[in-house]
Amino acid sequence: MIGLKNKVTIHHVAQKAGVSKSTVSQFLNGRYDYMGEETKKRIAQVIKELNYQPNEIARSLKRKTTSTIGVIVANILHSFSTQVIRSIENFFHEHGISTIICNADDKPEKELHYIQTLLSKQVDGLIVIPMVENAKRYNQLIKKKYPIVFLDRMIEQVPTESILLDNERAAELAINHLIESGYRNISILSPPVKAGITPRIERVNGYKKALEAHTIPVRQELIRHADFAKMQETLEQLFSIETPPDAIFAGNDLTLIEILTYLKRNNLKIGKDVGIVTIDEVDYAPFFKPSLTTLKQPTFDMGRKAAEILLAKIRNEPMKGEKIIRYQAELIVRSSSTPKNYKSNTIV
Amino acid sequence: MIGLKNKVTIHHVAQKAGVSKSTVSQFLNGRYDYMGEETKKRIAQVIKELNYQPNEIARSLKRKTTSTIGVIVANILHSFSTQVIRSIENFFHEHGISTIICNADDKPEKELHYIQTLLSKQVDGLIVIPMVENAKRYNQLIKKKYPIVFLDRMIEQVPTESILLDNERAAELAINHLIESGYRNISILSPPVKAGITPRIERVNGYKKALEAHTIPVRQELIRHADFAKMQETLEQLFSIETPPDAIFAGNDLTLIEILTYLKRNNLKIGKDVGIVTIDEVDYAPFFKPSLTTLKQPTFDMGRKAAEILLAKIRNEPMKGEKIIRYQAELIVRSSSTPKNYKSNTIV
DNA sequence: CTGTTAGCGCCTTCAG
DNA sequence: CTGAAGGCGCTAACAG
Repeated sequence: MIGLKNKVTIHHVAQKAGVSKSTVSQFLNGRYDYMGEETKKRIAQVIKELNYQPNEIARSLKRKTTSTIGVIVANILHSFSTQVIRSIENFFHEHGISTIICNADDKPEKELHYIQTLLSKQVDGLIVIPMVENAKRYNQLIKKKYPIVFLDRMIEQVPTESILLDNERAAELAINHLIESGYRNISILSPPVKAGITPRIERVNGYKKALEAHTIPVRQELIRHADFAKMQETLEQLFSIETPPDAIFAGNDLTLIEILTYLKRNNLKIGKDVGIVTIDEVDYAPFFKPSLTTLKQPTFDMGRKAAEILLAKIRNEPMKGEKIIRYQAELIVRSSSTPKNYKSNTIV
Repeated sequence: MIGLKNKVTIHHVAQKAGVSKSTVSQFLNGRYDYMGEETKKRIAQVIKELNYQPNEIARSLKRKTTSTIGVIVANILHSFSTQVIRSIENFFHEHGISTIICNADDKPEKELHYIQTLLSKQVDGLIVIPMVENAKRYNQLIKKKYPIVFLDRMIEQVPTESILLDNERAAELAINHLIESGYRNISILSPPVKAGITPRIERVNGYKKALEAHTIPVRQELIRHADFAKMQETLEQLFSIETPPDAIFAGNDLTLIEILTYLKRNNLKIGKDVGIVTIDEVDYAPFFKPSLTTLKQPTFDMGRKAAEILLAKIRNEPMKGEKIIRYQAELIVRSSSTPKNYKSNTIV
């Protein structure tokens, strides 16, 4: 449709420099093993004069490599996604590889669509926060040795490198901390636990394990999942039960927002009426009042690791080690989980 | 390097369907004006069987259009950037166009580098939050009729479509509101005002205008700019002057974080000791304590508008109307700017 | 209605 | 040390 006119190609450069196209090509690719100093200089000169830029598309067609990778996140609204994206983009940029970001919006069809377009664009590999619904497609690709790495979630039926948080351990950390701070009616709230959303499942497991380890009975009514649209309603219910929670473990940053909104609306004091621990370090955690206890995921490392592995796969390096790689969350204790019945009221 | 083996091309499809490549090509491009029903079906069938997917790279080379655009943001850490990106990606996705996101990290060289790679990748157009340093390069492109639209900032010397906030008016709104709430020593704090960063310059202008309109003297010592690394120090100084501020207008979300951190550290009460209004609606504004008065930018609309204009340019549609398009910010009054000396202490 | 032909811009043997 | 030739996968006239 458009296309810059005056597009200068390797042909023009060759002409003006008085050499053949292939010589220029060799120059461009640093293959001046036996090229004359003179020629080299002349070509460099002409390239500058003409402001010539190789057409990557043509190059890609020939080379069968685009120096571009794709990343598909389930939902870009999560801070986890944005952080991990930044880390990935960073890494690949250092390696001269571009990154195309896609947001599947939690919709399997949209995810599939992105897989297709990215492949048709011949991206060299894919990092994805995957949904089980597309397990079949992933397996096809993997069978063809197409480089893919999963992030944040794994799919049982799809045996590919997956970078995950040690979710169970993370939840245990959080719950143990709350128990030790004197909370006993601890609730866990998160978006729906559909099959295949690893973190949510594992976090509930960790939650149960921690309670059991402290011989605190697991009460189903304290384990809640809801779409964001129904979070307020769910919280309403949660606080209407006979023995309402005295602490909540928030499954992620968006859930936390819902909880904080609810608490404020109902004038419940954080860390006093209800203790809070959340997964995902949100930027306002330190100066919120009271400051928020969080489980910080090593998003930077996780993103980087995913990128490193993908690059290795693209380069066809042998994969050593486990396919499932786990990272530990770090508990950052702040005031929202202050010991219950803490004497002082200096909640900062 | 890699490249799926067994790559099935149009050639295979043609063979298996017993037609020629061009027939398949026509089929793919919906040019079946006179194609036999029979043939059509056969081709469709074979495509499915072979799981054939057109190679967009080859297609692009021929068509001279990649169905991909690039967006370069100055700094992706600003919520403005992420929001606007989402809006842009959304729009183009609806139009079957992919988006490559790049983060220039406030570094002109990095921005230039991205311009080059994106162009070499033959993207069909560019949306950018630009830096003056690259004005020359932008002008070269514009001269060649290459589609570019600017967002958030304009560059005087570069006459291209630019989508901006009405920054002056926005700042006036904020300052007027603070004045009407009884604040008199109003400070404005933002990152450095280097040449060419439109919003910061215009916001200071609006700030001054509002004060003058109320015949409140403009005090230079209340107008502060600093790198984030030096924000705390700057705030320190700001509050050490003879008549320290009783209100601060935060230039953006990251600045706000610095301010809130400082206030908490120094145990200053928001909305009581110091009123706060910030530009950029941060997600915690509503449930922060006290809730935060913000100027909400219509990021969704702005991003979409930029995308629409870019698409029009790509399609070579004539540009009508002004090159500079302004959007109004909306003042959302909450508690952080409660009238001074407000009797009740129910600051919510 | 379908096939032939001729590239898009670049890379890569293989001669010279 | 350099050039000619062929082809990556697809499109687009133009013939049949």
